[in-house]
Amino acid sequence: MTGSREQPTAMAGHDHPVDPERVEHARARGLGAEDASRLAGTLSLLADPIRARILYALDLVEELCVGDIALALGATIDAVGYGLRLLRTAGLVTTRKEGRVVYYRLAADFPEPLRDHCLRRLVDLSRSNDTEDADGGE
Amino acid sequence: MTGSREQPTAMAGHDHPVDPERVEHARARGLGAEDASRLAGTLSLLADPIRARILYALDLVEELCVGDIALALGATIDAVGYGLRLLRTAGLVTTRKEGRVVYYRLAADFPEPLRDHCLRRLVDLSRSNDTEDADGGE
DNA sequence: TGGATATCCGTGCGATCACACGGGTGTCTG
DNA sequence: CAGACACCCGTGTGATCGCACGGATATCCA
Repeated sequence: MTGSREQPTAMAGHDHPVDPERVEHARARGLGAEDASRLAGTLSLLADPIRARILYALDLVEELCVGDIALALGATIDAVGYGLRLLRTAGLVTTRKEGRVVYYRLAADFPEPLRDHCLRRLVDLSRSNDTEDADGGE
Repeated sequence: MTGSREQPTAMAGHDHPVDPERVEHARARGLGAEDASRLAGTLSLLADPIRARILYALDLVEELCVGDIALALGATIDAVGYGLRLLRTAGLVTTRKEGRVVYYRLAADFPEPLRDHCLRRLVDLSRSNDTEDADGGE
């Protein structure tokens, strides 16, 4: 075995890469496993209907308390509370407590690209996609 | 109007919205549950280390076969095969079969914003984040 | 002070996910 | 034609996720 730095559980047969050049290129410039995990972690926070809607709403109206978010979304307090718990833990939202009410807003250092690209533009993608739907929302 | 077609299991106490104005605004312009689900579905395809790396690699080198992707990523064929299965099912990648080799590439109608914003820019976000680590790479 | 409110926290459970494993198909090679 | 390949597919399993439930805490009101 000599100095094999790769995983044991990894490969299977497949001696020759079919296209060594591209493989090398992809390997060198590709996304590292570590970076990919960080990216995936971040994206999975947006990859949930409730959390996406919470963030979108906060981007829209600046500040909301838990109960109001649940109202605006038509979701249970529990579901919203759970979503906020994760977002808060991840540092994507911050809280301001006023009396017994806790107001949430997007964190000051909320990743701009995330807000701009994912919250705003991708939403359009999802929206234009629908063929019908009669939710005449105002 | 009339919004009382909402769930029974939904709300709890909380009679008055604390900030009726914002709630209304968020409700009216906010992300619909349906759109949010579509968005979440799309994003969750990117929200996985292996799938993100596969897509990133394909964006980089145009075309690769399964075995080569596994090689470039240092992952098992199974893991890559599973990832490709989902991406293919979702229509994000297309295949070209040549002999016994199956080449994958990003679908022609791969959502541009997804490719540009998520694959390219968010990656920078993840990358610039690391403070140390001297993996000269290559 | 007692009770209602707004929210947080820990736990349990059903659903889903990522992936290994075993088996099957079409293709190339000797 | 037999065997090695490159890959696909279905299934089983451990891990994680989303969220309801129950209880705790701090605040406001009477």
